[in-house]
Parts: sequence; structure tokens; C-alpha cells
Amino acid sequence: MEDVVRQLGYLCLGSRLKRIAERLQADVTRFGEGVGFDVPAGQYPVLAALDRHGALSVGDLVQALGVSQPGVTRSLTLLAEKGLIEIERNERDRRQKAVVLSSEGRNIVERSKRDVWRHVETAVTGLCAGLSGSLLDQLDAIEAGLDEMSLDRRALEKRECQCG
Amino acid sequence: MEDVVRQLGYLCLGSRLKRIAERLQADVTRFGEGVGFDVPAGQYPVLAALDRHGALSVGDLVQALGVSQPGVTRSLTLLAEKGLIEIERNERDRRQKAVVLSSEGRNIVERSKRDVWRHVETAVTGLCAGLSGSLLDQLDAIEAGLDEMSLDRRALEKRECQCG
DNA sequence: ACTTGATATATAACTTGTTATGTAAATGCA
DNA sequence: TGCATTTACATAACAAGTTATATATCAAGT
Repeated sequence: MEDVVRQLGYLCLGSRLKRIAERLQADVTRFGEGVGFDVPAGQYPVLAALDRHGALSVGDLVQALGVSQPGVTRSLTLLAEKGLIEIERNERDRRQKAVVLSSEGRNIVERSKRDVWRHVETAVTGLCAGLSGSLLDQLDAIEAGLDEMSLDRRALEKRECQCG
Repeated sequence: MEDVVRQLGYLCLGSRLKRIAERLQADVTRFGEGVGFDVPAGQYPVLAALDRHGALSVGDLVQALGVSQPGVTRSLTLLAEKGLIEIERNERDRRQKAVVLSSEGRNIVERSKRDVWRHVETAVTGLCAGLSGSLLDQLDAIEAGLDEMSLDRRALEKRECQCG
């Protein structure tokens, strides 16, 4: 059976992007788990934002991440349960929260940069390297590339090259 | 606050694609509602697949759509509740279902093609027209384009041009 | 100071994606 | 024929996004 979503092209661009996104996220999460991280890929941007900017309010994170406020709140609840962040009250404006990485969170971020993020970025960059043409052409190439080798395997191979 | 997901580039490609996808889907659904359809954008591929190929099994749809089998099953339940499809048993192989558009479903698809899909395709094609460069460049341009004018407004304008 | 309105976050309900697993039917081999 | 395996779909539980709305605090005007 042919790939109808692909055939429909721009009409189903949303569905197409969504399925590629899910696949990337799942692969990245799997790679992370393989090297001992249990933070899902979707949480990386939160940690990275806090790493870059220090204390941020929920509203700041909404802007930094481009997702809805309840989405951010849920991510924060999850990360706080894992002990990676601390959520305090902003005493200047007590409606706001001040979210910061915990000391464990900072450790995790440092390890992630070294053991996960760097390899993921290399693998994704590799996957997308040399792509050109229309958006749909590039999406075709990405899906074909992932069919050939999943992102987690790509990240693993790069890592081995580098360590070996 | 800057857009951290954008800044992180390929590292967060999954998150980036996901948020663009959600935005496109929401806009398309809103446009559809505006012209009297209450089928969410994510269901269009299912309807289009059945329109193109006639009776399909669940497994066929899994391949055609590129989503998981339980995802397909849930979509079908929803579309059957709305009366747009009929799900029968395949008598040759009674493990399989044979999914077809109902007569109402066929009507809806014909109306959708005329009143929704055509305009959505035009609007998305317009949004992506003239894009070039790396994937990240193109994604930047798409998000900038959507900031300027949402996809549902784009579709509406095109439609007005055409009818006016 | 009080009241009114705006802003920041939380919560509830829903959607739609996933994985893991259960069940019924078909297939294949002894 | 009968049993084991495989296949097709259903179901349950979870994840992460959404909108709509509730609550708490701040800001402003009288």
C-alpha cells in the first residue's frame, strides 16, 4: 500500500510533519535511554532553556519553547518530580514562579551535552546534510534516510567513531 | 524571551516540527469549521485514503498513513461514530475489517475537496512557495509566514479571491 | 483604601499520538 | 486432524499537545 500522506503533499503537511516529529523524538529518547538518561526528548528544550538563561518564569518558558502554558506547566511538574528543577515563588511578583535547574539538573545537563545532545545534533545534522530542494523533497529524503538507518543508530555510530 | 527551540536548531528538530505541525493542524481544522466541517484536519488522510482506494483494511491504513495500528483503530472509531465510514468484516479473512466510506462520507469528501482541501492545499503551497535553502531556513520561513498570517486566514483569502 | 480589571499560573477535559498486551482467526507442519 | 505459530485487530495505560476556565496576585483609577 502506498504512502497516502506522502502522496497528498502540501494538503497533509501537518500530518507529515507530525509523524516525522514523533519518529525523531522516539529515536532520540531511545538513544538517550541507551546511554542512561530517562528524560524524554521533548524535555530537552526546557532543560536547555534553563541552562542558557538561569531562572525563568513559566511565561518565559512559554515564549522560549513555543508551546501552550499548560503544556509548560505539565513539563515542569514532571521535571520537578524527577528532581531536575526547582520551582520557587518569585517574591517580587508572587503570581510568578522562578524555575531553575537543581544541582542534579545541572549535572544531568552537563552529562547530556557531552553524552547525548552532541551526538543527536551530529546525527540529525548528518541526516539533513546535503538536503536541498522543496520542503517536500527534503521531507521525503529525511523519511528515506530514517528508513535506511534510525536516528538512534546514527547517533550511536557517530559516537563510536568518535570514541574508537 | 528568544525562541530557544529555534535557536537549538537540529538538536530540537523533533520539537520544532511538532509545534509547526500542531499549528498547521489547528489552523486547518479552524478553517474547516468555518465552512461547516467538523472533521479535524488529522482525519483528512484517512478519508482521502478511502476515497482513493475504496475498501481498505486496518493494516492497509496503517501503511497508507504511517501511524500505529491503535492510532488507526481510534480514528476509525471516531469516523464511524460520525457516520462517515462503515466497518464490515472481511469474509475471506475474518480477522480483517473492510473499511469503506459511507454514502454520507462520500458526500462529505466531495464537499471537502471542493470547499476545504483545495483551498488548504493552495494556502499551504503558497506558504511554502519560493522556500529554498536548508531545512531549518525553510522552517524559519514557515513560522514567520504563519506569524504574518495564519493558515486559515490564508485559505480564506484565496477562497474569496477565487469566488469574488 | 476599594474596587475593577489585567496578568500569571493551575486545573480539568479532550485529542491524538505512542507501546505493550490480549484475543480471535488463519496458517503450517507433524 | 490437531497443535503451535503467526497475523489482524482491540484494548489499556501512558505521553504530550491543546482549549477553556478557575484562582491568586498585581496594577490602576476613584
